[in-house]
Amino acid sequence: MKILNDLNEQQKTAVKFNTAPHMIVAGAGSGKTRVLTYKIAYLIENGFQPSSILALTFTNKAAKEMKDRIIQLVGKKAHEIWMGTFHSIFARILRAEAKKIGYEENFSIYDREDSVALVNSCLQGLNISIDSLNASKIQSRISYLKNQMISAEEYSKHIATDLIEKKVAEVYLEYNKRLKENNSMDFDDLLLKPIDLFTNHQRILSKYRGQFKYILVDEYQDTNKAQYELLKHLTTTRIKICVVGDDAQSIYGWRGAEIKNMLNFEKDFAKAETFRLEQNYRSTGNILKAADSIIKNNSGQIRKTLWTENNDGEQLSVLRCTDEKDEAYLIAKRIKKEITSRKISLNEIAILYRMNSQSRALEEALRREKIPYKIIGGVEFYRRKEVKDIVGYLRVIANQDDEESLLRIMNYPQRGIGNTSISKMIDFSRKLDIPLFTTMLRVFEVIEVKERIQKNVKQFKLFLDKYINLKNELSLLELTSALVDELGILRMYKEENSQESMQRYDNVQELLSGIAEFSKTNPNATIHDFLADVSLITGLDQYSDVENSVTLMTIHASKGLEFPLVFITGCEEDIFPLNQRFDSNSQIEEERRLFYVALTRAEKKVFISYARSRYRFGEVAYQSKSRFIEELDPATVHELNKGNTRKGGRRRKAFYDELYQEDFDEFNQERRSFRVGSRVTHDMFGIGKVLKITGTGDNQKVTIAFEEKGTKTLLLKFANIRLAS
DNA sequence: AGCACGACCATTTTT
DNA sequence: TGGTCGTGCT
Ligand SMILES: Nc1ncnc2c1ncn2[C@@H]1O[C@H](COP(=O)(O)OP(=O)(O)OP(=O)(O)O)[C@@H](O)[C@H]1O
Repeated sequence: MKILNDLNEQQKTAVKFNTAPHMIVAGAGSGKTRVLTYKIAYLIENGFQPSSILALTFTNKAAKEMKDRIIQLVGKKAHEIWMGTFHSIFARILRAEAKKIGYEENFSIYDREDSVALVNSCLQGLNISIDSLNASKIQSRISYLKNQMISAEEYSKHIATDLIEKKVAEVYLEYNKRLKENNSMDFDDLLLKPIDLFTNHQRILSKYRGQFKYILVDEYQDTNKAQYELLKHLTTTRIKICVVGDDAQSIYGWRGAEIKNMLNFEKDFAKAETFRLEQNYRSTGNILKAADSIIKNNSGQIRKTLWTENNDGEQLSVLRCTDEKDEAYLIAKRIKKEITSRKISLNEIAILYRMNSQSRALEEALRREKIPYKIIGGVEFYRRKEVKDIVGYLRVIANQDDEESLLRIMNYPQRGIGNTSISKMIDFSRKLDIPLFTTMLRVFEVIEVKERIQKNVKQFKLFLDKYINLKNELSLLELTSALVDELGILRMYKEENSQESMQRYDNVQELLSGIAEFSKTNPNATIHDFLADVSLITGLDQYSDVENSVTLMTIHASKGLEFPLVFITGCEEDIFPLNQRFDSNSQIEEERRLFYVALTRAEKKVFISYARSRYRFGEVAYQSKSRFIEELDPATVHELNKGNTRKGGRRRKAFYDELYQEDFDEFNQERRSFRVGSRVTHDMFGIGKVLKITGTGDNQKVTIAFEEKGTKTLLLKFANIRLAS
C-alpha cells in the first residue's frame, strides 16, 4: 500500500497493528504524530468508516492539521472523522444530550475569565472572603479539584478541614449551583458532565459505543483523570483504542495531567501491547545527546532509545547576558546574523520562554531591530475585552440564563444602568429565586431602582428581545452586523480616536470577518454553533505560518512543533526551573521535562540564554544560571561570550542609552557568598532558602523562605545571614 | 452615574 | 514595572 512508503519499519508495524488496545511510546521527533495520522489514513483506506473513528488531540490546531493531512492522503471522506480536543468533542456530545442531564442545549461555556467572575459573584452572594485567596486563586483550586474528580459535595463533607478549605468548599458548592442556574458549564464540566451522562444513561453510552469503533489519542501523557475515565467508559473489548505519547514530555501535571495513565496502560486495558519508535528524524545528534543528558537526571521513566541518521551538527550555544534587555538585544542581533549566514527565513526561528511576561523585553528589542514577529498564546483574540463584549451579547441572545454575560453587557455601552441599580436587581432575583433576565422584565417592581433607570432597563430588555426573536430569521453574520451597528460600537471607538480605541475598532472588524469566515465554512451555522466554537478556540489555534516572522511563545505552547533554530531564554534559577518554596521533587522533574521539550523542538541549532540580573516587579533581581545548563553534556555545548561582562555590557549599554539607568553592581554580586537558591541560616529565624535578592548597595534586600518562620524579606546590611553548612 | 486618581498586587505554564 | 480595583469627587 502506497501510504506506508512514507514510514520506517517500526512505524509501519505500529500502523498495521489494529487488533488489541495498544500504546505507542516514543521519544521526541520519532514520528508519533505521523504514525497516528497514517494509521487513520490506513484504516480508512482499508474500508474503515471515517465517522466511526474518534481521534483526540491536545489542541484544535493539531486536530485541524492532522485532518488536513489525512484528507490529502485519502480524500474528503476523511471530513467525517470525529477529530478534535477532548473538550471540543465532548462539548459537541453534551450539546446533543444536554436535556438528559438537566441542561438546555444552548448552554454557555465559561472560559477562565468568566469562571473567575462567577467565583467573585459567589463570594459576594455568600458574603464571605478569604484573606490569602483571591477569586482567581479560588477558581484555580476549584478547577484543580474538578480535574481530580473531587466533587463539591465530597470535598465539603470529607476533605475540607481547616477554615480556608471550608470556605473554599462553600464557594465550590455555590459556584456549581450558579453554573447550573446560568445554564452554563466551565471547561472542566465539559469532561465531567459526560462522565455523569455515561454513568447514568446506559442507553446513551451504548449509542456512543456503537458510534466510535476506534479511538485514538495523541499526547496521552498529558491526559488527566477525567479524560482517562471517559476513555474507560467508551471502550469495550470490541472497541479499539490506540494511544500515543512520551512520558518524558508530560508538562501539564499542574493541571491534573497524570503520567500514570501512561505507565498503567498495559494494566488498564486488557491484552494491551506496546510499540516503540526509536529513530528521530527531527534533530541533530548533538541536540539529542544534550536532551538525553538532561532527561536522565529524572528518576523513573519508561526506558527509551533514540537514535538518528542525522549528523552531530553544531554544538548548542550558551549566551550569557547582563540583563533581560541585553538578552533580548543579543538575540535580535543573533537572528539577523543567522538569517544571512544560514539563509533561513524568519519562519524557521522560535524564541521560547518559561512565562508570558518574559516576552515584553524580547518584543521591544525585535521591534527596535525591525524584525517581524508573532506571539502565540498570550492575550488571545477572543479573550480581548471588546471582542468578549460582543460575544457577550451573542451569548445572552442564545441563552438568557447566562447571568455573567448579561451582567457584562448590561451597561456596555453605557446606557445609564449603574452598579447600584444592578445590585438591587440581583438582590430581587435572589429573593424571588428568578433569573436576572426575568427581573429585567419586572423591573418596575424593584422599587429601589429609580424610575428613570427602570425605563433604561426596560428599553434594554426590549432591545435584547428584538434580537432574540430575530435569531432564527437572520443568519449569524446578519444578526451580528445588525447588532454591532445598532449598538454603535464601531462609531464609538472611531470617535474616541485614540490609539487604543482604533485597535479595538480593528478587533471588532476582525471579529466580524471571523464570523463571515465561520459562516462560509459552516453554511447553516447558527449562533449556537458559533458560540460553541468560540469558547474553545485558544491562542495556540490562531497560528499561521504564512507571514514571514519569528515565533515567540511559551514552551508549553511549543509542544508538538518544530523549528530549525530555537532560542531558549531566561535559563536562570527561579525562572527556569521556576520552583517555588522548598523544592518538591515532582515539581523540579516537571520543569526538567519542560526543558527537554524545549530542546527537542530544535532541528539544527539551539541557543540558550541567561541573564545575570533581571527586572522583576520594578526592582533589579540578581539571577543565577539555571541548573539545567550545568546538566547538559559538556561535549555538546559551548559558552559563546565567555568573559564578556562589563566591556560588552558597556557597549550595548550605549546602544540603549536611556533604557539603561540602573547600574549593575558587580562588586556586590561577587562579594556575597550566597545566591538565589542557597541555604542560609539566620540567628533568629533559623534555616531557610534564598528566594530572591533585590536592590543595590545599602538597599539590597534578600527574601528568604525559612523552614519554620515562613517567608521574610530582610535588609542585607542589617541581617546577619550566613551560608548554611 | 461616571470619571480620576491612588493603593496594591503580581509572574507560572492552558483546555 | 504596569495593570486592576476601590474610593471619593463631580
Ligand atoms: N519515516 C519518516 N521519514 C521521514 N521523516 C519522518 C518520518 N517520520 C517522522 N518524520 C519527521 O520527523 C518529524 C517529527 O515527527 P512527529 O512530529 O510526528 O514526531 P513526534 O514523535 O510526534 O514528536 P514530538 O514528540 O516532539 O511531538 C516531522 O518533521 C516528521 O515529518
